[in-house]
Amino acid sequence: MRLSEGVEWGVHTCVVLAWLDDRAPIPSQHLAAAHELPAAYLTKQLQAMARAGIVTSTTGPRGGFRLARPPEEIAVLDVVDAIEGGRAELFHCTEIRRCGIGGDVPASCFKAPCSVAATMHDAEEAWRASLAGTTVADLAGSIEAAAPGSTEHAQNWFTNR
Amino acid sequence: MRLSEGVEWGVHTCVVLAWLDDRAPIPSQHLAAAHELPAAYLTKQLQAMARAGIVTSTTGPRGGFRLARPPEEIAVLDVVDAIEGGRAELFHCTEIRRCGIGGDVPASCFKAPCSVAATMHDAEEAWRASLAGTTVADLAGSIEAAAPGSTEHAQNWFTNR
DNA sequence: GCTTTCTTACTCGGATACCTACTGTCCGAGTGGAATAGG
DNA sequence: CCTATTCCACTCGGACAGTAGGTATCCGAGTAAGAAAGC
Repeated sequence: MRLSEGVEWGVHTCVVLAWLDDRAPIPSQHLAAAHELPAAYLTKQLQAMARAGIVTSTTGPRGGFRLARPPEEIAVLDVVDAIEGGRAELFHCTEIRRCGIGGDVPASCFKAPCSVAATMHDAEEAWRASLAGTTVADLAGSIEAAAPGSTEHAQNWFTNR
Repeated sequence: MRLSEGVEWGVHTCVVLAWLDDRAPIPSQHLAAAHELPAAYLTKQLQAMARAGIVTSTTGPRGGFRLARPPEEIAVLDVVDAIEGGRAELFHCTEIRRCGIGGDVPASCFKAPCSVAATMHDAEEAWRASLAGTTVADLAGSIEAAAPGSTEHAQNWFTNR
């Protein structure tokens, strides 16, 4: 079990779009070239993010993708949920506690949610809370801090296209 | 992306084994019947837990599985790691930051770990920490609290086999 | 009655198919811009 | 010179294969219990 590889692509792509700020839309072809990714497949992830309202798409010449809102308002969790399709659910309870040994037990015993599921759910919420605490703007800033000039370098890179 | 269904089976099975305490080994056939699961496939999960040192297996007549150590010392995280095979890794960084746009950037800029990977890693650690904070004994206790008599019921259920 | 041996049935363990979902690719619909022709 | 029209190249969008990992199953190797025979 592993997150889709598209999640990594989606986050990095959002960071690039954040660096480019208010520029004209960037075609998926260029965004893919920026990380040497298969363009057709990256488009699939961009479409998912468009449906989730993270990016907006423009068709026709000079078209492409841009961020739908300021990068400060885009959490990493949003990207994960968008690409994983709906609310990412690590654990799904199938209520096996009611089967077999639990078959002849009064239904009132199952009124409380399954403890196993609750434990997994709590952990999942901790995971989601952590991802919700970092925005695309945070990432763009920390990368710029670790490698000064990244923003300008990215802007130049896309200009020469 | 979802955790393997075997994780749910493994945790519930450990809870049952905790209820039975120090009994003779329980064959996988009976453990599967306890939750109406396919026996052959549950055996696969039990083998994984045996390799991880969570349960011990005994072959031959009157053989089966039992907990390898007290349920207070078995965290839910241990079961997850065992069944997912090795250390469960939700996110795997492929270092795409070095490709394309990052191709002609001095290597010193990549000395610090990738910020995206670090964010995902932090969230993953929060998830693992939460799972590490609950033991099989905790679960067995909370289920008994929600449905008093579960422990004794389980013991009787396995005795009539 | 006790010990030893043999049989036997029962258990795990790894090797083997199947199926879903992620990965990767392609071609068509739609659109905005630019060139062109007419006023 | 300005405007309206036509054409065209460029973009997204959804539909279509390939593949890896999770799901499910089976049969064989090993073992410990129990019966039986010998002492």
